[in-house]
Amino acid sequence: MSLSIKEASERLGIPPHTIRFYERKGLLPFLQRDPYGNRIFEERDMEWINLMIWFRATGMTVAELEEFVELAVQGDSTIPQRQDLLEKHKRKLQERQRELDRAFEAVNMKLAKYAEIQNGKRK
Amino acid sequence: MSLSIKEASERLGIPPHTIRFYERKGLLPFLQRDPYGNRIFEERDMEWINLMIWFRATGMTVAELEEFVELAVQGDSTIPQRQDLLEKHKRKLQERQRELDRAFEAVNMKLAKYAEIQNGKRK
DNA sequence: GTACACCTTAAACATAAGTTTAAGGCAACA
DNA sequence: TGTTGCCTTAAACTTATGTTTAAGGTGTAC
Repeated sequence: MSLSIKEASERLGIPPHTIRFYERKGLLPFLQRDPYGNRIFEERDMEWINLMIWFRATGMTVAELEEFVELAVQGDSTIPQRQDLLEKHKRKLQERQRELDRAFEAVNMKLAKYAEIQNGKRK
Repeated sequence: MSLSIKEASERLGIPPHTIRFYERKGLLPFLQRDPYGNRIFEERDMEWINLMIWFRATGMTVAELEEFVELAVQGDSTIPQRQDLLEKHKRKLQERQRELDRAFEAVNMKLAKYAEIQNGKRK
């Protein structure tokens, strides 16, 4: 039960060209071709691509994902390194969270200032 | 007590070209020039640019800032619109926060899966 | 046998927010 | 007079993540 790129793209929710782009970037090293050169998508490919999409959604860059993929193709022995990568990514997410908190504070301060001006006017 | 672009850039912590870039984008509508065409930075300009930098740091795009500036040059009467802009921005920050939370969950799940594999191996 | 839908690749384009380069002007200093 | 150092503008370049376009191949349906 293998899919064409179009069917795969529909099931994954991303355009065919994005799949090709990911392949060119080295994120999809398992993709096979049929005798005409067309890509064939098996179930395990679909799961892999979904994982890539999922990681992208967490803010991992394509370059970081490529590192990850390179480790993954070497088998389970590289799981510790992959854990490291994920931990590093997690720390980056934490930093983003702190930045976001500071941004909230800044916006709220400015809003408070505006509210003050508006109150002053109403006096 | 007015500053050159270099002095201003040093005090603001951003390169001169970024200041020029912001001016071209319409973020600095008050900048005056000396007889040679050189930009002059007064204290109130410095405060204004700092506000722009501050807003950028909260994730506002330059385009959004331009909207904001256009309102600001029209005076205090546009404060309600500026409040709206900030509220809209705040909602965007909230959305980013939710995304970040989901990203954390995803990364933690993957890490848990790895831990499981490693434990299985140790048995 | 000829449209049609689908596939391929390579390359150009898009967007954001700068950064870097190129070409030239003015002023002070030795 | 010439060398710095700073200033100006315009335009090209950078990075990331795709998207769009161009040019061409293949199989199926009529």
